[in-house]
Amino acid sequence: MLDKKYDFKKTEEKWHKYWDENDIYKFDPQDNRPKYLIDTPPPTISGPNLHTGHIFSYTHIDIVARHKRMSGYNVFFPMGFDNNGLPSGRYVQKKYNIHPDQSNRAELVSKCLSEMDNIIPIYAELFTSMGQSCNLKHTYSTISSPVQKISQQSFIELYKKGEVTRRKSATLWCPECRTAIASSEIDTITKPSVMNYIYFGIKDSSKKLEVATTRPELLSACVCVFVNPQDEKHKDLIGKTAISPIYQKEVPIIGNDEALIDKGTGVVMCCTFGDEKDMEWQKTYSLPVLEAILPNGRMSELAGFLAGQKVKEARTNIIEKLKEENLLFKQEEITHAVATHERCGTDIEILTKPQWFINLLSHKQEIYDAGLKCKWHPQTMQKRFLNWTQGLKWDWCISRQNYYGIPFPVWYCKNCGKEILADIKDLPVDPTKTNPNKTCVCGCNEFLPDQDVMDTWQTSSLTPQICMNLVTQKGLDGSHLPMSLRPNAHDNVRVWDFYTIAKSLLHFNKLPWTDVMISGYAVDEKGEKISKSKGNEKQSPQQLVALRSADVVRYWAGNISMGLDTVLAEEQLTNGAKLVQKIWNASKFVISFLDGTPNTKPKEMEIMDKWILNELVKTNENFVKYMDKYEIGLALKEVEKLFWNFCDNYIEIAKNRLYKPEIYGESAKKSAQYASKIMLKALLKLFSPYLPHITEEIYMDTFSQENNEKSIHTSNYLKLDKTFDEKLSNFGQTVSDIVSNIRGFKSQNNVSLKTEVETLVLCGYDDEIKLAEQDLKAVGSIKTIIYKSAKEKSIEITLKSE
RNA sequence: GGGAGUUUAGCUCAGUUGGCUAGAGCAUCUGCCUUACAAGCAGAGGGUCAUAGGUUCGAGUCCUAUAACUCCCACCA
Repeated sequence: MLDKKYDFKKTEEKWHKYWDENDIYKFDPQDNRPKYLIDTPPPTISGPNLHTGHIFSYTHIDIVARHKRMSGYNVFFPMGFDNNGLPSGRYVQKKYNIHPDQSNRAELVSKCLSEMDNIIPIYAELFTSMGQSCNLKHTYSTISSPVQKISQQSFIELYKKGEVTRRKSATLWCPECRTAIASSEIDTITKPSVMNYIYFGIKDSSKKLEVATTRPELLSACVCVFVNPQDEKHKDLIGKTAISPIYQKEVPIIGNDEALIDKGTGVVMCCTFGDEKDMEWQKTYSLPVLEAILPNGRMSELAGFLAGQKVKEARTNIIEKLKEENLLFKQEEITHAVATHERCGTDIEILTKPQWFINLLSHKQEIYDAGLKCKWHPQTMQKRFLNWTQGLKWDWCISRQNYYGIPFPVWYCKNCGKEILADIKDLPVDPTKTNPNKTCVCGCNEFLPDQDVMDTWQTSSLTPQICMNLVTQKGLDGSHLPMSLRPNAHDNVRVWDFYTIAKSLLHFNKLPWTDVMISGYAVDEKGEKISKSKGNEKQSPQQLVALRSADVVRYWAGNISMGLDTVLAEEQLTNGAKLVQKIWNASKFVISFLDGTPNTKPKEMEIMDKWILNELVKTNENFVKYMDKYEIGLALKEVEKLFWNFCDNYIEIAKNRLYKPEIYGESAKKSAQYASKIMLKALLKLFSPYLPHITEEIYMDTFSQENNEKSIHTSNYLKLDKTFDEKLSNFGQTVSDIVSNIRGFKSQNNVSLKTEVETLVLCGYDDEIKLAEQDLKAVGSIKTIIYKSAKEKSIEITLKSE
């Protein structure tokens, strides 16, 4: 028997312990049911705190996992932690006061690993308290040895395939972090700037050439000037030579359609490299490559008097100098878009340094096609992916000049410079700590280690292999691909999803997964993403769960439209709390009449009992339909609708037969007992992916003995062999409407609902309505029902006079 | 500039391949202690479905245009 009040604290803790001790959610690879494999996103470890966004999206995944488990799948729901990135490195560096330096890489890695012993329990505790059914006993961290091994192996195999190469080419560079970065790490920000109109000279002419530029500090790297061949004002200059101000360098004047006549002065100066357009032009015209900016963000010797100055400083100074020499004739304040590093906000420069690149541009079409083949939920997210893929302009630069991360398993021969790769059997290696166990083909025995580390996505893009390795120990293996599901938020479509698809194609020529589920953000009342840095979180997720219960928070997280942002509102949490309480109360009622319930369907069933079971069939159909589309919120609404219908209409009707078999008959009671039991069982199961604790509590208390089940969560949904009967459904609706009419009448007359109705006259109803006469009389406290034929339906109610 | 999304009741949002009088919860108002539940129950009011056209027997839903807000991409002369 259930207690009068539902104590969520006691109950939730009890089941967490039970689920853990009994390995309820264990994935058994030998189990031969169809597998459902989830490529869970490992949360980034940037400190010991989690935020509400975590529990929001991870609950979506858990709801899907639980649903698939109860639909007969063998569900693989792993968990990992991403600590192979700058945020983790910075956190540990700060905490242990380790100087960021190449030589401290190993120390930092080992501290990061040991720090996981402090942090994983905090994350695990929150996930556990939320009722997450992922495996928290056996997790991975992305900086750990097995993962380093997989990541380095991926690098070596792609190298062997010729898909990764080291080349000195233009690279997006953050002067602040002093590392190369990938285009996905760029934020384009609109900033105020100044357009400077300056004079170039023209060789063998006294005329001046007016050029507009926002980056005068790059003048020393100016390699040519473009004008439009259609430009009446300038076309005659094509083929002549311009002379740059201050530096007095001679550069060719070239005609190019892309130089727009009405933009700026119509004359473009091309430098190496002011922007991506400059890069393109450098390639097209084989222009010389000049380096005006050094990796430390300061000007090079090339810049002459500006050498050693920072870019912005240099800009100010060269403008002064141009003014002094009367070479600057106009300045205009403008706003323009600037590429900045998303992590530090620093303006990006384009430099030429040797870097490792994974080929993407040559595989653009394959990646695009893979994006088409994946099922995206919601569907519209596919366009984001395709849009990004189509606009791709860079190969993937995977080397980072950072001190923390997974090193490249590469040395360079001191003599001939040849790249020497580690043997796969020796992985993971840190080339700064060990030497290759071979000699170079040139006979040289001395090597220089590669000093860089790999981009964190080079590793994260391998999570389908990394998480399966927890079970199979097969390392970089693709035999389980495609997995079933990649869940993540929409910000990761062009990053993590993109790189994972690319990697999976390069290695295995397979899709990494068949379906992608994209969650929105948890946002505050103003619509802003809830995050630590914004400080708009009213309470920690731990506090939220302690205060409102895991089931209630899960209800909030599950009651969504997939892909849309959701406001964290008190009101939604209150609704969840009311639902939980109502489930408890309704269950208490049904369970109190369980004794003597027939095990099999009685031959004679009352029509309203048949009706509610028929409604269940419809709900079940819709539930599955929405779940198949990963619309967990719409599926939940279907269940809720049925549940309230069950409580407000069905129970009110059935309770009379349950309480008073001496009046309504024993078989009418049995019929109600059977129907309400099936309904409760089915509803608990349908609610259980969302509200795993209260449903487990009731189910285990009431139904588990029947089939000797260990948990509602390892049971299957009820199989309903019936098909939906629309006529029966309409009949029930008609009865509900009559009941509603009577209630309304009493309400308007300010009398209690139990007030007796002397006569109820039903005009124009089908004869069939008489089948429900007994239930109608009971629920409405009606003495006599009179049936009249009429063209239109109407109802007359006469209350009993005093 | 390109792409995507959103716009439905005071608020937060559902509304599937076009189909009965456009729904839910909250809020508001009225009534009711009814052998599960007063943190409850019953009932009522509240909408020109952003705007303007169009297709159709029929449009919240499809088409065209416009507006506002949000996101992604591009935009550094």
